[in-house]
Amino acid sequence: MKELLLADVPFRFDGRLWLEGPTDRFMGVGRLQLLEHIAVLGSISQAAKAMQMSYKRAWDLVASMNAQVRTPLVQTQTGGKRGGGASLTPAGQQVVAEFQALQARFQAFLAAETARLNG
Amino acid sequence: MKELLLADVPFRFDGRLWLEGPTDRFMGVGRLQLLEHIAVLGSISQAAKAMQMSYKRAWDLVASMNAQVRTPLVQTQTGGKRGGGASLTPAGQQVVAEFQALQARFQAFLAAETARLNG
DNA sequence: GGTCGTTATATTTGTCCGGATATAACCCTG
DNA sequence: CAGGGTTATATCCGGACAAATATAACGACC
Repeated sequence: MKELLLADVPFRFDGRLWLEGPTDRFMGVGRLQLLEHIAVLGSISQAAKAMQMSYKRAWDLVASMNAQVRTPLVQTQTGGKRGGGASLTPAGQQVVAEFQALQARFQAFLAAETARLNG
Repeated sequence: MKELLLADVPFRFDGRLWLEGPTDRFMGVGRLQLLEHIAVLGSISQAAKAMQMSYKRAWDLVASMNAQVRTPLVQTQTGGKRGGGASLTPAGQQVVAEFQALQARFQAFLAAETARLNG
């Protein structure tokens, strides 16, 4: 590509990758961030607020993920201390760790391609 | 990941990558396919029909791509033989070739990650 | 037992993108 | 000079998806 074809302003590669289940999506960047926030904040509603995401959407995503695995990624508690809460199960923590690593490898791929583009 | 966490049905990786310009997207899989169809069929409307894409959308995409480069990727002719037509410029052919190669490398990356997932 | 913040869920509202539609301009061909 | 198929462009309309809203249930804690 390069100078001949494109404008002076640099073009940037970008991309997304995700894990697709049999029915709907299982894991992606948005879902990953949601899990990370839940792990830190201990609540679906707090996580949603921190991401300026509607609670409904956040809850739907959690339900979707939990429905696709044997052991849920997020366990919830209604009522009780502080009114309730949510936290990651060991399975959830493992999924987060693995997908974070995958994202890192993908970023490296993207960086390599960007270098090839500009080189 | 693997057997412990996920259902029996295999999950599969999927992803997209694209080239982002300063204002809007410059190149992606959809735009690539559109260019390929234009190259073969010699017409924007024919290409759109072959992809079951509305002519409006196809034309918008072509205009977007042409607006972001010095020399257009697609040259068009209104009126004339067969009422007009469209074809790829050398610049357009080069972009198609390069992005096809990129897509191939990306598919390889995806395959490697899928192997790691199932391995 | 009242309070509180959360999960859980349904329903309504709103917004945005794409498709459909319409029409003009173009120019080779017969 | 009329016809035909395409590019070029504006406008209207609907459906999908997200957000907002509403409400019930829950259970520890004071």
